[in-house]
Amino acid sequence: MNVKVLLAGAIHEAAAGIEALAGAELPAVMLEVPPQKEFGDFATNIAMQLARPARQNPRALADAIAGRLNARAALDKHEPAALPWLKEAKVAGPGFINFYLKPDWLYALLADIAAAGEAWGRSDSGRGEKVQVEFVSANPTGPLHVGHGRGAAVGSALANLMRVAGYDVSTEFYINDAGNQIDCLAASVDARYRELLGQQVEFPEDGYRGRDIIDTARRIADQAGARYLLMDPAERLAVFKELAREEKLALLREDLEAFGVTFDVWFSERTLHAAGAIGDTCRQLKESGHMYEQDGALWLKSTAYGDDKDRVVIRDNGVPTYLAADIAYHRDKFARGFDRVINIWGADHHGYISRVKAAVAALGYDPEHLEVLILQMVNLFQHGELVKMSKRTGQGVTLAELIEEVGRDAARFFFIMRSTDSQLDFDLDLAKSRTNENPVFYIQYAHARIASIFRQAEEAGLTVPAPGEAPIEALTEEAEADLIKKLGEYPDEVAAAARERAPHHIARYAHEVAALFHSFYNQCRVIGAPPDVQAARLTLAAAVRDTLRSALAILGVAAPDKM
RNA sequence: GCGCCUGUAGCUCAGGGGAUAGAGCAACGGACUUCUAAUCCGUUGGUCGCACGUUCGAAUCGUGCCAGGCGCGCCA
Repeated sequence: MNVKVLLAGAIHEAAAGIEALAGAELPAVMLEVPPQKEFGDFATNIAMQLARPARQNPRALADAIAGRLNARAALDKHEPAALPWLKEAKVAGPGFINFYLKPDWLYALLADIAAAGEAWGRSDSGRGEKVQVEFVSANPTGPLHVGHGRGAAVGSALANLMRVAGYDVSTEFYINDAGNQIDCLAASVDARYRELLGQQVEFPEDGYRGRDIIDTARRIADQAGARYLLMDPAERLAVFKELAREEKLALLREDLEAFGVTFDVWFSERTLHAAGAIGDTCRQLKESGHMYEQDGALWLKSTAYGDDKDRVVIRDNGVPTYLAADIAYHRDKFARGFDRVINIWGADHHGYISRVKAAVAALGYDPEHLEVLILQMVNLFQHGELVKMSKRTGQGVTLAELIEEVGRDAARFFFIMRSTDSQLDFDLDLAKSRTNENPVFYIQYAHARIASIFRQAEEAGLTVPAPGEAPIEALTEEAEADLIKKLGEYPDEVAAAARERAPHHIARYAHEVAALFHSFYNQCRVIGAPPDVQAARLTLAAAVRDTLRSALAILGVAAPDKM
């Protein structure tokens, strides 16, 4: 049974029975956990919402609705209309109806949670919607930096979250392995290679000057010596392009895996060019009147769908722009049958949204089905000062360096814990600290404490009751009730966070669960309590452990048994 | 100039039409012969950037202004 659903239904029936509302359309019943405990277990604002259509003041309306519900609560529990779990409905404030439930509902709730185990929180709220989440998609021209780190952490957490909430999620990395940047990579490696072999070279103006390029060139030189100097320069560049692409891609994959991030699909931009998808897409859009030629170039008429200006897709030199490939890519995404496509981009790309949405609309797809989640910028702070450059490389701090510095769990948690709309001030000292000020360790510590309880229970030969067999009525402390209530919110929390594409809610939620657990732990002994209380608390502890594991798994943060 | 994001406690941020605006850190005072003190309990701390409007009700919605970040290529 789900008390919340039953209660919402009963409220709806009660409101529908009010004379002044006869025939009126009732809004969906909003049930929330009130901000303060004195306001009961749940509250609804329905009377305030109905005040206008009913032409009555909200408190009078609330009294009428609460009266009907209290009458049903007073019925013998065998009556069909009885609400046996309801203790009282009270009107408060400007017209809220607060519901106070009998303790039984918490016991039933804990039994549900215990029975679900680590599956607690799963729901079908996403209804199996086929969703693609594309993120990171960094150019394979160098190492990932901290900005990519936020994308990687948030993207993977969002995918995990949506899976738990019942979406059918596929994650994807778009490899920008065509066009200028990759040519530039090849030219940079080429220059470094020739340098290493003693040639006087002019380094390409827009070349990549990172150390990693020299490393790549050195590996080639170590392996092949001067052999490539004999080759035709264009041919050599082509070979270096392949070598560098493979190496950079492997490094990206390695960095991401070390960060707990994997992708279902690695999609190469090149394949779009090779398979003629770009040409096909342009032809299609020209025929449908969404593209036109002017000044020797081919343009997308994106202004027809709200963009500021039309955009070039094929330059006057015949080379497609990045947008051309992106249009073909999005056509491919939707052709693969995704109901919804989510792109996670850095704030520096937000200006690109309107043209891609326009392209999606021009292709005949609903632009609403393309969601672009913008991540604001990341600033690193150390000793209270902004860290601009990496000391080691003189460039932006790489993700690998960050992981080495603060650890994978702290890095992931810190990236995820803020709203994507907010800039992220990443405090390196805080992330590194192994003290109570660090929220990651605080949560992990709660999990480790529970694991420790179970270790000791086992040593003491205590049997942990099977779900459904624990005497959970033995739980009478307020700290226990608070914990059960909080655990009970988890499925809604997951569903809402997924719907809002807001994984930071899960970070916050996990922290709240940990806080209530630590409080409980300091107040209530588990091992050594009277047998039925001990058994019931073991059941509760297991429920907390499983919920924390689930939440941490969404975040991609480890749930250690020992710390 | 235009567009997007942000402005809430000393600091970092939640909350995004409803009740007395929350959390962590910092500051201050307490709790370890007991399952990990990486913990807990308590206290202090707010003109929700400013103004006007919409509403029974605004931190939340609208408009204007101020401040910060990011964009505004036949770059990606």
